[in-house]
Amino acid sequence: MRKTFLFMDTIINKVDAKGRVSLPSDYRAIVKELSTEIVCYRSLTAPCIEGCTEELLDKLATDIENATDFFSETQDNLTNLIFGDAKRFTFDSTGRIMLTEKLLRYANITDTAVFVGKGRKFQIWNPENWEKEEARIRAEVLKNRPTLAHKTEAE
Amino acid sequence: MRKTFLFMDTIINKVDAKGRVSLPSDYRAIVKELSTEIVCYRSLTAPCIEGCTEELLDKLATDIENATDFFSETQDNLTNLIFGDAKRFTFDSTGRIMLTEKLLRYANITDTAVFVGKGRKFQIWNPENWEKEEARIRAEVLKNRPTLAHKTEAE
DNA sequence: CAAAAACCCATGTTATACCATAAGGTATAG
DNA sequence: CTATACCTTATGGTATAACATGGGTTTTTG
Repeated sequence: MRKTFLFMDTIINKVDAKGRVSLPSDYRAIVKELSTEIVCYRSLTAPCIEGCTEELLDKLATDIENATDFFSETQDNLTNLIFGDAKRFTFDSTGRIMLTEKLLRYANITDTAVFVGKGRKFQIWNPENWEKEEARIRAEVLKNRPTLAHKTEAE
Repeated sequence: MRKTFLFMDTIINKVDAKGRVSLPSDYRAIVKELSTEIVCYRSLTAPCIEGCTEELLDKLATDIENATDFFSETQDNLTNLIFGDAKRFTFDSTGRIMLTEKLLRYANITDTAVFVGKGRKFQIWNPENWEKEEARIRAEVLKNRPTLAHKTEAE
């Protein structure tokens, strides 16, 4: 029995004409162990698809309920944006999910997809876009070291 | 057996001459698993129909009882507004519900309806109105990032 | 009796479950 | 140390089931 469940690594898979793509086997193992499902949506901050477990999204729903009022505009806006865009993806017996036109178009993915682990979440990128993005991130981190040590005082 | 039940995704369905519209199959699955019913009412904040499980509405009733006084005007107003408008909708063998004139008119829906998942709730929109609303929300959220991280201190 | 609502059936489309194959990696036996 | 058998994973193709939607019929209701 595992204690930790993290989406990791960078995996390149083919996307067929129907939009089917194999979910990396490590990711599938997590889904199985947690007996949950994969949920994907358009990233709010980058031109890529983002995914996580339904479990995590359920926790988010609860957090939003607790943090904002039932009738608040914030709650309305957030839930519309997040859950309106998210979609459950179950994988078939061979481990594939079928991405939708909307998601593929948004991330500009045609025949190849790059899965990038992000811990509790993961992202799916167009290969060229990911290459550029990774270079950008590395450069930025080198220039301006992140400070995890003082995270409690962080703004 | 699922652990989480979230209304998600954005689905466009036809409304026929009788006012019948297919409830998205994912939504139906939730209703079945929870052995509850769908309840719809006019949104308090937007020109759309809002729906949820009868279960959630029951929880809301409890919340209102706890948050307001039995004889208070607030409780009176809230309960009148919500439960006076809400109505149960059962779906037929093919998964369709029959929306009422009142609801359709309020949301300005004629022949096409857009279901928008909101987690524990969902909304039903006129397609053009939803398109505008989504754009508005995206702009607003991007401009002013929500801060769930510090939710415990949130106003 | 008239209008509406619930029920039933039919159809085209789409997604999903399943099968087969290929490719890569690992362990075991020669 | 190498070759072979086995296992896992990725990928392509296909058949089946599920779904949305249109139309009609019966039952309920006012």
